[in-house]
Amino acid sequence: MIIDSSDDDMPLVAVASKAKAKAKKKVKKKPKRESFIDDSDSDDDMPLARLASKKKSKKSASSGKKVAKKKKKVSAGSKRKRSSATTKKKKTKTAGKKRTKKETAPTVKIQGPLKQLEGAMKANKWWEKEELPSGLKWRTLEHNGLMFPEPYVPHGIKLLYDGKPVDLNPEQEEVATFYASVAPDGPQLGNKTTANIFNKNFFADFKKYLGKGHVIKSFNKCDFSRIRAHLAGEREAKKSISKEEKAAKKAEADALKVKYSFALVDGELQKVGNTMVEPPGLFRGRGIHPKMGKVKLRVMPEQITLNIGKDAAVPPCPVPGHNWGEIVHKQDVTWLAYWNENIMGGFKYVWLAASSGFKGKSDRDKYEKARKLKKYISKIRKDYEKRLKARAGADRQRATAMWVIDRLALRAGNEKDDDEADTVGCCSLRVEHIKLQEEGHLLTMDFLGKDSMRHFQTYKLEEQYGEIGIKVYENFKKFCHGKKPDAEVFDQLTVSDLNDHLKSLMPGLSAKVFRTYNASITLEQQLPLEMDHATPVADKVLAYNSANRKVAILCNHQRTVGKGFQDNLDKLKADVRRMKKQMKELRAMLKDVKAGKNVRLKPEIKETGDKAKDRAAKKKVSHLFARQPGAEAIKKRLATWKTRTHVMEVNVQNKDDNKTVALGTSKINYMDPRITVAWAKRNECPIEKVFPSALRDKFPWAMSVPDEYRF
DNA sequence: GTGCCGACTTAGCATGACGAGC
DNA sequence: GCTCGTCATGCTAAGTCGGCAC
Repeated sequence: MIIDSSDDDMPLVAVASKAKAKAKKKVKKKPKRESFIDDSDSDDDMPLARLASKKKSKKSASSGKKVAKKKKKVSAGSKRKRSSATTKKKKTKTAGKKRTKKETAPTVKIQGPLKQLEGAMKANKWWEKEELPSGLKWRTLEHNGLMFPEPYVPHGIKLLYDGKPVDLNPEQEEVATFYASVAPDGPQLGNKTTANIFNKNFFADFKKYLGKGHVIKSFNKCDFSRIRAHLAGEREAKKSISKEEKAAKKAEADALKVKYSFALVDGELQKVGNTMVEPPGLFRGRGIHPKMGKVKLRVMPEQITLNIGKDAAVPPCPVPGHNWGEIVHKQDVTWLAYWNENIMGGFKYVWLAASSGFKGKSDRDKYEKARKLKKYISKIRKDYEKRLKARAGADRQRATAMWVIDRLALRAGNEKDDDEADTVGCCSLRVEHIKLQEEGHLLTMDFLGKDSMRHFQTYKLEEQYGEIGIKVYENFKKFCHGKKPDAEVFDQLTVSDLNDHLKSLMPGLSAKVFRTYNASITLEQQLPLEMDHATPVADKVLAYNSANRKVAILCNHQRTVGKGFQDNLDKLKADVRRMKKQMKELRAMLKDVKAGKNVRLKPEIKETGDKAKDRAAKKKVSHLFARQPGAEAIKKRLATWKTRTHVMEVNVQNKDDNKTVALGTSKINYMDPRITVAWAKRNECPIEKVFPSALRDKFPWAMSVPDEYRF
């Protein structure tokens, strides 16, 4: 057992190195053992609440203080109503008092094993270590396999067929329940075209479960409403359970998960990305996917191949009476397990998490390759600009496609099969996706890209790109001339041809590198180099988001606007208007007070019982005073209002600008994180304002970059 | 040369956690 | 302590691309 309960009080770094040392020792001395995170006698299988209490008892003295402190806080709260001034005094006194280590310790949240191990994992600075020989991804690999979803438990709620209840066996009922769990107004059933495909595919599969001669013959006579209502009831019941129950359930789930959440790679603890096999259900392909609605089958352990070190113990299969399909020791890959899925006939893998060394190294390499492209880019541009006029059609097509990928940031666009959604990228563009307008040499692209997201843009080729733009326009005209709408624009070019050529210009170059390069260079160019140090943090974040947004627009990263979005935005805008009006009144009040006049006092708001109404009424007079104020008090309030209004205005603008643009995708995948870190350091912008914790964990290798770093 | 396989990255959406405001 | 809205995370679909077999 590598990590046991005796490590509880050890600093996390020490836990990690102890784990590492033990791992090495074990691998050498006793290669075969049960499990590297053994849950047999450790705290791992103990509910977190119990674990916490165990820890608490160890620190009973300090815990006692914590409870006492909490009680004190509560009583202080009740006193506040009577005398806020006294409470304030007490507060200041406590704040001013120097706290000892012992006193502060109880306020630290007790971490469950999951968090503890995550902390230990962060101690691994892979980027400071020697790299493995090319092609070798790991030397030793240990993990505990993966979890399986719970078997189906029948609910017995009847499906109605032609108005009459029908008996279904558990397997049939499960499939019917898959259908009932699909939202009627969601992306699959909420649209007539997709609903038709979805229902047709579902029913074809459902019939296979029903078998020949079953009473259910037509989809239109099936009524899933009772099962749907049952599921809604279950959701409600889940929502209404107490906070304690919820916490206990989560703790239980976490305790179970912790065993599968970590792997030991070359003796280092690493987080696993997906710990559970995908549950069965109905395939929810995006856009108009020909296979949407088909039944995604339950995956059994026999279908799983585990990848694990030769000397590592094979983890026991968690499903009683079953066993793993195959055990392999492939050191040239980074996956821990895979299985075949039945919809597209592809593979599903278990990988390490984004914060792992595997992913981190690969990320760093990706950005380094994009940086390398910066050195080659002028040579590459010269190459394709020259070839835009090439005699050979294939050459000219390749040059035009390179221009599109470089300047318009389109994806490569591999060919797709008929059983996939009809989406395209550069090389698979069809004549029907292109519109040309002679005046101004306008090029309009209108097609569905990855995830069936619409790419709809008009490019002013002459205005934006001059002579080269005109040449590109002429080429598109030529490539589309005389072709049918469904013909390919670049009919003499494949993604392979394109990438082969790119490799001849720069080692390792492929089409996707241009997106990383352009996203990173755009971010760097759009960010203000140095900002005035007095600039409020909110403004710095706004500047960052504005640059991020330009990148997201370039890459066509979209998101759908939520249902209540516009209403919320309108409310916020109304709030800003109210604050401005109140500031105007405060200025007038200041004038009056200086002239010795009395001002309007805060009226008493009678509660109507309508919370929203009462809240609005209170907000309306929130700037007023309970007693006649002095000039200083008004000035102070004016200053507060000014700051608050500014922050609100910045927020509103930010929200409005970002409503249809997904900023996260480019942050996670395209923009070199070192640009962000260096900018944040230069401009004293707290990194957590632009990189949430998941990104800080994903890019630990980028965090120590000097502030003068340039992409 | 072509098509397919396998391994990996990139992507949006649903859901749950969290915190602000009252 | 409650409600509501936002944000972070998990999930899994959908891309890219190198390599291999034929």
